[in-house]
Amino acid sequence: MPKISEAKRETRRQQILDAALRCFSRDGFHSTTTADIVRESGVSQGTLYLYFTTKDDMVLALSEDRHQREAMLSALAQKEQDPIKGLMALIELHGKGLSHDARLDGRRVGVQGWAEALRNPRIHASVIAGLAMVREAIVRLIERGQHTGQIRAEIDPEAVARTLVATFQGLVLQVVWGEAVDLPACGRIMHDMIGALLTPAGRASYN
Amino acid sequence: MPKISEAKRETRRQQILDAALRCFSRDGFHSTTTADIVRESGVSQGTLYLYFTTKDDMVLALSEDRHQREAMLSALAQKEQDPIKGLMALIELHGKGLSHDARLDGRRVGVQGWAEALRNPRIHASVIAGLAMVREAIVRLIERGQHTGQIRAEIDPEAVARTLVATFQGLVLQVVWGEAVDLPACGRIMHDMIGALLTPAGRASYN
DNA sequence: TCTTATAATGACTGACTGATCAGTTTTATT
DNA sequence: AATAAAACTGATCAGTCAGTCATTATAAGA
Repeated sequence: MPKISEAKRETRRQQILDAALRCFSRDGFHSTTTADIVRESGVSQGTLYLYFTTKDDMVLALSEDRHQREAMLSALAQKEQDPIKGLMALIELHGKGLSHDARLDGRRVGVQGWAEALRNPRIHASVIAGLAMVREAIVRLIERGQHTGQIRAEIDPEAVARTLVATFQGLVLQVVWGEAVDLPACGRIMHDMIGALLTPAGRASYN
Repeated sequence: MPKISEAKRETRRQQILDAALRCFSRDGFHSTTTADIVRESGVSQGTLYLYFTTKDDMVLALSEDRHQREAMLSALAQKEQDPIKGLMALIELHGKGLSHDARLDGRRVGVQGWAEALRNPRIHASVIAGLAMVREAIVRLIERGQHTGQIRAEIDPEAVARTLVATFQGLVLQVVWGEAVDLPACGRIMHDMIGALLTPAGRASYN
């Protein structure tokens, strides 16, 4: 039975997804035709639909890939013993990821997805899940910090998490628009700002 | 000559734009057909093109409207004598604007515009101009605060402005996605965080 | 009332698109 | 080498859309 190997199948799938990513990044989701993806990937029109049941599925697959990568960042930050250091690491890692030019295509498609999430329930679910993951990672760090007495007890962890995630998201927007964002400087500001949430003991430990 | 009055013409234009806003908010820019706008506005297919040369022009017009409204917010914040109070007012005003359900349609279309800005130069220019306006308003406030000795001199005003704008943008995203964002709580966090940028003198004056 | 310049209409079109499927090629096994 | 099951192809289709234009309606001045 000439079923191609799982590896071969995965390669084909990636070949299509890579092409789709480039197309979506360049032309946007709606202005990318399946013919474009055919041209860019080198596979035929029909093959597209052997690997994805619809064009939407391709964006969704790209979205999942992205969230998997973000999950790694969050897990990495959790590893840090000191929760404050973990928070700082998260900021650092996100900044690093954003300055990396090679990942810009993915970011651009990500932003397309943010808009698409407004009307496509499956993409909405995917975006919200990714958001929740990062948010919960931050909440855990904050709560740990409150437990150790490094972070002020009256701080609302949920609100901090939402605010920090919002900042990350906004910076992504500005970067993909080609703005000259001084990411290290913004990182320092966020660093300073988080200082405001700490107890005197917490401040002593992280400076 | 039955040239209609300027007022009548403006009314018609708004009638079309209002309909377009509802359609774009509901279905997204690309999935909204001119037929949809015709149905929603009550004018004919042809009339659309007497007021706008292309569908893109309608988004652009909506974008301009939005920025005009945001310019008012920024101007309002500048009026404040104390620059720290001005900053806080800006946060407050943006939070208020976001909680207002009536403006949600506009926000949703705004997010569509953020994605569209990636590939449409005119929308890009419009978005960047709106961004720059708010950013510069914040920079001015920070610089005034540094001048009065309320804000630490070593703070980079540009970086603060970018970071704050980013946070606003991210909160917009989360709100339009229907997330249960506790905006007052987030406002308090931002309030606290800005405290980290102040001199002891500055902190004394704003609490 | 009549004229005329402009506003409004809506049926129409040509270009394009996502998806399909009958036929062809490839590949592992016998 | 023969076989058959699965992978792949690309021409094709049914449907859709932004924008046009010949025609009709309207309003203001003569």
